[in-house]
Amino acid sequence: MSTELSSAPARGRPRCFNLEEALDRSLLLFWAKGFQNTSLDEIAEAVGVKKPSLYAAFGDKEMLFRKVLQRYSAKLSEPIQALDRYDDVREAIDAFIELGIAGGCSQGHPRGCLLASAFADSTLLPPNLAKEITALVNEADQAVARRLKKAVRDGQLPADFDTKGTAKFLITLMHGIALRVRAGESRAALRRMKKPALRCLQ
Amino acid sequence: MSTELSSAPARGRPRCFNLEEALDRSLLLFWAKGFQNTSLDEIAEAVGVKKPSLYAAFGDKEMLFRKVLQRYSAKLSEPIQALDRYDDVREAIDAFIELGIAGGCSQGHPRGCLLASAFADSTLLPPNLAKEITALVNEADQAVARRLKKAVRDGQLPADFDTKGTAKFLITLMHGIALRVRAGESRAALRRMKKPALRCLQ
DNA sequence: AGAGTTCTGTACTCATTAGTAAAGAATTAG
DNA sequence: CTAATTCTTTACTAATGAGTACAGAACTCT
Repeated sequence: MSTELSSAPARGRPRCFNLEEALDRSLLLFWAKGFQNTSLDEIAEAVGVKKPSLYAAFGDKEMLFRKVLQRYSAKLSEPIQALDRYDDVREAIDAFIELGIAGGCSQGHPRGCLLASAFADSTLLPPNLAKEITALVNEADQAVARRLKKAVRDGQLPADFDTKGTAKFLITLMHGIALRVRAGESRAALRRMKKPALRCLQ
Repeated sequence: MSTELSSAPARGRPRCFNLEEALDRSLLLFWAKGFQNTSLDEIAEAVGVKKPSLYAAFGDKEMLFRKVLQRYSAKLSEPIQALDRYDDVREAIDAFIELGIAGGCSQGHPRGCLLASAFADSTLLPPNLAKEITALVNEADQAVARRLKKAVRDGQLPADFDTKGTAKFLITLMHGIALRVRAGESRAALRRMKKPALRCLQ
């Protein structure tokens, strides 16, 4: 609808900035400071344009954040993708947690998880944003639940295993971990939680 | 230093509001909307005085929030106190989690946990506030660790049990739970996480 | 070249909010 | 009663931030 793909010849004055790049810079700011504490003035400066250009390109602040959230989902999917990279469910969940910790701690972007932070104050955000955030969290729950169900089918977990409850447990734990990552806790300290966490698979 | 205890005869015009009550009302607002999103105008209105009275009584917004945090610690200590109410460590941790969930969901105050929410955006708060919040989180870690150490001494957990790591794991999980509570998840849904969580004790 | 289109920057509006100055009200000490 | 003290209110300041009106710039099409 608005991505650079538009192979249309482009009438009128061409946009002087790249939409994807603008989203990336917005992402870094929203990630670092959250929705409320990031101003469009800041974003405009980071992108190198004036506010009206942003409004023209993205609508309002809420819509911009939405697009940023979508964009973030891609990065976020790394731990989720790892779930399917291992036949053994214990290895899979181990990798899931490990990548979650590592991703939140790595250089080149703010610490923590944009989604977890957004979820933390979703009650303070515009309702539609809150709904979208909740939906993303539910998706994460379900992705983990699917992997656990597969493990039940594979006989790696007992038939009466509570896959939904355990999936929710794991995502919830990751949210808590994301807060600690953001607060500056060391990767080593965070890794110590893996062993107790993994016992949820018996 | 400033509580109502001051049995001094009281010179000058008497304060027309109760400090403790003002802190309680501030607590409810900060709890519901966080530090940044609660304005002193709102608080003043809720307390029934004008802003300068608050400034005179509490200093600035940061100091007020600090006192509110201290006050909140009292309520928060309920799950912590439950830790020592049971001889069996599994019962104790079960009660700890249960009270954490129930406390965050109960009526008469905002959902979730003020401390967990504050911790979530501690990086956005004034540094001294962030330190205080981190300190409170560490205290919680340690309280749980102490209980687990006792369980090791009692022979309820193996000698090589990672009490610190598991304590951190439990508090981290509770933070995640607090976010879900705040977001409106049902008590029943949250309880389903208890079983997987309790497996951390083998 | 001229018309139509689309983007860009300047320069606002309007609302919110942390914090304060200063004058007045209520109380006690002498 | 008077002075000293402490609180309360009115009425600001100064900063910030979301969103917009409008005029001008850059481009395409004919």
